[in-house]
Amino acid sequence: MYSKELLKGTLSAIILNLLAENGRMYGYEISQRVKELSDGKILLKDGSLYPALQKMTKDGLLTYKEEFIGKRVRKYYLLTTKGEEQKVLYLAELKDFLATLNKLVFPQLSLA
Amino acid sequence: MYSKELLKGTLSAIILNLLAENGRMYGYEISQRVKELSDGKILLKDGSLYPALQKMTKDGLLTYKEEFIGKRVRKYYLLTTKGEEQKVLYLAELKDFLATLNKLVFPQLSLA
DNA sequence: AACAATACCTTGTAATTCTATGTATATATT
DNA sequence: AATATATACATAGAATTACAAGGTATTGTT
Repeated sequence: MYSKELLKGTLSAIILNLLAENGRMYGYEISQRVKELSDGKILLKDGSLYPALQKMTKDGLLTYKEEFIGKRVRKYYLLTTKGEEQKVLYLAELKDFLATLNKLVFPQLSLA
Repeated sequence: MYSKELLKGTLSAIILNLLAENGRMYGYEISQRVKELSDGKILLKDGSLYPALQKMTKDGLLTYKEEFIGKRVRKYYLLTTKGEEQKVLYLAELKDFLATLNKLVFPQLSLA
């Protein structure tokens, strides 16, 4: 597990990207997928994830549809048009930032 | 300029790395160097930098020596032994995190 | 029946960077 | 000489955001 501060600013980009790739996902599914894709190194807590999904919904980046699985309600989240646009912007910014950071901190690894 | 949250968790790694490479630096010099190395994309505000340097000093990672340049006092910061150890740990964690994040968000760019 | 896993939620906390503001000296420009 | 810009430090409070802790309820496993 990484220092939790490292994740800041990247969580929404991760969510946007997962939803863009998978069409629609529910919260628990997102947390499991992140855990799986990161080999257990990024463990999204539900205390982080659900408020983030709600905020992104409030900001117009996501919508959701509730479906009943037996008696249980699942919220499937998907990107809005605005969310798709933001995804492109966020990922571009993140990519640029990661490149800059690599250059700054690991100059010997960053090939021009 | 990047969304300010992105820098979180990386600032101390940047400072530790710069001091490790340059021996000793003063605050203003650090901010200018970061600006220069990042092509103006990371602009450390002094409201961020000086408190960070103070905290890292309090945590035993840095020490400083004051020198007078004319009438002006400069604080030259340098790594302590503990700071050198932390630098290795922080950079390893950061490198691992960046690799994980790349895999998660830019899978098509991350070659196994 | 008991437990773990699934699936959602809320409140308050902690950590960290930033904004705004302040002080003062040194250098460059007009 | 006066003014503006750059240098160099600092602090207080705001904003953001992931987390911890706690809660509810259903489903699957032993």
